[in-house]
Amino acid sequence: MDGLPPFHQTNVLLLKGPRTQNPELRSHFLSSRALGDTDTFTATPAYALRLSSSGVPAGVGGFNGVYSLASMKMIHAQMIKMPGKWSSDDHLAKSLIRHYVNLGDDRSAASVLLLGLARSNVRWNSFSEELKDFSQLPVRILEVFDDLHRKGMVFDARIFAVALRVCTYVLDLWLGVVIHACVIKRSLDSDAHVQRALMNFYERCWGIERANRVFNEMPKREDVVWNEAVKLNVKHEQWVRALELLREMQYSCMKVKGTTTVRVLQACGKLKALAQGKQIHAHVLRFGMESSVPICNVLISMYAKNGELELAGAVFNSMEDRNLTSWNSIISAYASFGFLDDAWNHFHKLKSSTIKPDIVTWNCLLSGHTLNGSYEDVLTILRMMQIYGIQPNSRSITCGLQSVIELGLLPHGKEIHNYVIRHDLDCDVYVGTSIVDMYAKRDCLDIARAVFNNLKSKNIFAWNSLISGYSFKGHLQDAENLVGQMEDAGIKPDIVTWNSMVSGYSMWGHTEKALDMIHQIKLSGLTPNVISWTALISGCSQNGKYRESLEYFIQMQEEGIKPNAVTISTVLQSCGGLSLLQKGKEIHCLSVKNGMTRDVCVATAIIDMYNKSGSWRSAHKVFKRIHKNSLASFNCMIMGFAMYGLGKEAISLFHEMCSIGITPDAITFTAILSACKNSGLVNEGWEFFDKMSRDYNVTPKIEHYSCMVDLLGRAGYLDETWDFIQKMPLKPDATIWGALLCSSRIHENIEYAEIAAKNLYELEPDNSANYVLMMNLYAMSNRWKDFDHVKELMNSAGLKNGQAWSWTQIDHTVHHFSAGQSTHPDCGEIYFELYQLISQIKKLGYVPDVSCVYQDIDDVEKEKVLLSHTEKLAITYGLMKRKGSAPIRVIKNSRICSDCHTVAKYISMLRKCEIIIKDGVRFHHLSKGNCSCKDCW
DNA sequence: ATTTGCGTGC
Repeated sequence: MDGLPPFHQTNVLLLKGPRTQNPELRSHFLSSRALGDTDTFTATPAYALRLSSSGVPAGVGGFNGVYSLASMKMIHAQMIKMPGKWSSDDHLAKSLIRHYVNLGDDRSAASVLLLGLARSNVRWNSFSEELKDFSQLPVRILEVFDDLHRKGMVFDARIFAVALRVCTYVLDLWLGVVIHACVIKRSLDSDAHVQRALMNFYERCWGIERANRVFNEMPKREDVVWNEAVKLNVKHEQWVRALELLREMQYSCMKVKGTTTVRVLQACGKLKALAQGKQIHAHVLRFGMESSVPICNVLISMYAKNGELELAGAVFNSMEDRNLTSWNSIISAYASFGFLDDAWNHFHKLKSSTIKPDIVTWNCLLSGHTLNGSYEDVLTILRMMQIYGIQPNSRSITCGLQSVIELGLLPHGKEIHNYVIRHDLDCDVYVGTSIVDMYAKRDCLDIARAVFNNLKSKNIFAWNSLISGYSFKGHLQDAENLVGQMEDAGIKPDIVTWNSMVSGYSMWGHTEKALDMIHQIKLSGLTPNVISWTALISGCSQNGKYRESLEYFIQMQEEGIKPNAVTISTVLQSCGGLSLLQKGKEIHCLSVKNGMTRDVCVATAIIDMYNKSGSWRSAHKVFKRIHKNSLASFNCMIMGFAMYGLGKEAISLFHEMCSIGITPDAITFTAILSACKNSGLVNEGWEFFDKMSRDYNVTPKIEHYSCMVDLLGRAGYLDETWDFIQKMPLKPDATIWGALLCSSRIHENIEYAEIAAKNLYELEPDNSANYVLMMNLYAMSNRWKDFDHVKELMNSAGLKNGQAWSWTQIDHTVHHFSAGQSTHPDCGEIYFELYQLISQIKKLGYVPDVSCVYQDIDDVEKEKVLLSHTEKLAITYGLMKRKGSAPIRVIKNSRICSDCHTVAKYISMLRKCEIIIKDGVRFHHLSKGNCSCKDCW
């Protein structure tokens, strides 16, 4: 038989019949040699039948009609007699199956599959095409199996294995278990085929855990089964289990397949199991597998995911052959760790080679830039891709959308949305969710909702994005309704859903409701986390409820939740808001202890806290200690100097900032103009105001104009101020008129004051300060009739003169002094001390400034009124209780009066102490008889 | 066999 075409091949030709269009094959079939074959196998009746009945040439085209079921069965019987000849050939089996099915005999087709597969090395998966066409085949196979089983046929392990494969295919959960029982009964469960089939059956039908259990219970497990177990565990992302299996395999010197090595290295990447990964790398080298490109590729990825970029690079450099995946792996490694230059270098090297970058290459670059926060570059790369003719896919688009969200570029976002629709990417879950998120974050709630409604699969991310959008905008009822709809849709709100709600309620001032939500989270079986608490704390802080925010901060820690950098920044803001220097210091310590001071936001918040708590020196110390100061920290420190009237320092810091390459923004200019304003630096102020739009392309906003009005007005240039207001391109708001009113009062210009006041009464009718300023001005000018008129106006608006108060902190207690109230327990002693101080400073030249009292009373009475000013009481108490040389810190809710200011200066000289007063607008740092404000406020 | 693996809350 040697040298002749094998029998089974000839049969394939026969069975395939008319489909054999290949002329060469036809001629082969018709050749004398082929005919010679038939002589050898005359025992094949159908073959003989066909040849004899049709004559050779005619028969070629007419197979279909010629074959009867009977002749098919005869051929089949012939084949079974010679199992060795066709056992490893699935083409023949496939032809046989097709013919049986075409002839309407599914059962025979099924038995060919069952028995044929069992006797051959043919893999079940290679029949998937046939199964697609004949969907009833698997069930028939199981019927045949069952039938033969009942008839008492003794199956071998292979038949059970095939039956299990079929059970897996049709997801017949129970038959598979029954077969498993039979297999155990017949002690066939140590067969490798059966074991693999069992693993696959349990994995598909009962889950990976059950599969692992069955694996553990197997008597003797061959290497292939171990490899299979690793494969399935990696598929189910059971990384730990996969690694355990491999460890045991290595321990018992089993053969680890290349594919298994690849899969386990993937596990090491995901798990960040560097030691394991290195060990497998050693294994790879020991068995000489380092020439395998896929193994090296996955090694690069594994090292990259473990942050070992040098090792990743070393593997890449050691490779003799590289494919596109190798390049993608190394580019991804560098890009994802922010080594963008290295990533681009490799990208260019790749481009100059013969291999072409693909979408994955570009996506690696995109996600690297996205992670690195280089959002503008992401958009540039997307444009480059289009130039190179690479169509961005869903993953590229998600990077693009994220960048657009961060940059706040809604038009670009809409452009991407358009692209998404045109390229049918909107069915991608990630893309869809990102688009919803983008519109929700850019205040386009209606569009967000429309996109959301069109999503094919609405996952929790999409729901949360939308809910967060509504909640953020203050549409809290809509947000609550959405949570209800989400539950109706069968999605349980998670901690993020709740946090969005906590944050919305808290941010919009409903802090009790937000706290209530925190309790609801507990009731729903979840635990409020640091973000939930921070949402509550931050909402309080933003709404000026600083005390509450600090209380919740304590409560959070009592519940065992550790604050993070955001929490710390937020509570530092609250401390600053209350000027609680002690508490602020405590939190500063806490952040140092937890290594959070490296966080830019925390560092900036610390600076801000010290500035607002009256300790610009501490702020400056922290500022100088930061290695890489950001725009925000510079802005903060410049603003700090501004608040203390340290104009020159502010200006020099501005120049320092520019010299190290940080570009000032609108906030910087607000800060620097405030600094000029608080130090009376008119020329410098003008210079900066001109410079901001000319040199830095920052268009002045209302707050910048307001600073200028304040600066010019207070310096006494009232006509210029008026002129400036007339010429400004923006409609003057309350801050502008307020600044004009203040300046007019200082310089006793009733004309401008009245214009300003008239506007203010309209713009902010409820602000009593405007009425009071006007009354003061009339009192100063002895225009008591006008005084009474404003008073009436104020009364009829239902307003009262705001309560003036001051406070100072001694140890951990805040001592509060309110105007007209003598409620402090040490009140008598304080007045006694104050009288003594006043008589002592009078000897140094102090003269009470009775012009500060706007009441129609005589000077002796006025002097008494001056003594009751709350800041004097607070300063006196501070002096009485102070320890060592610590400065006395007083916080006051309204502007300090000129008499108190003078008194404080004298006291600082008399008692050689520092006094720091925070009034309604700024700080006064008094020492040795001088004030940091240089008497300009 | 191998590479990108993304999206929600402070």
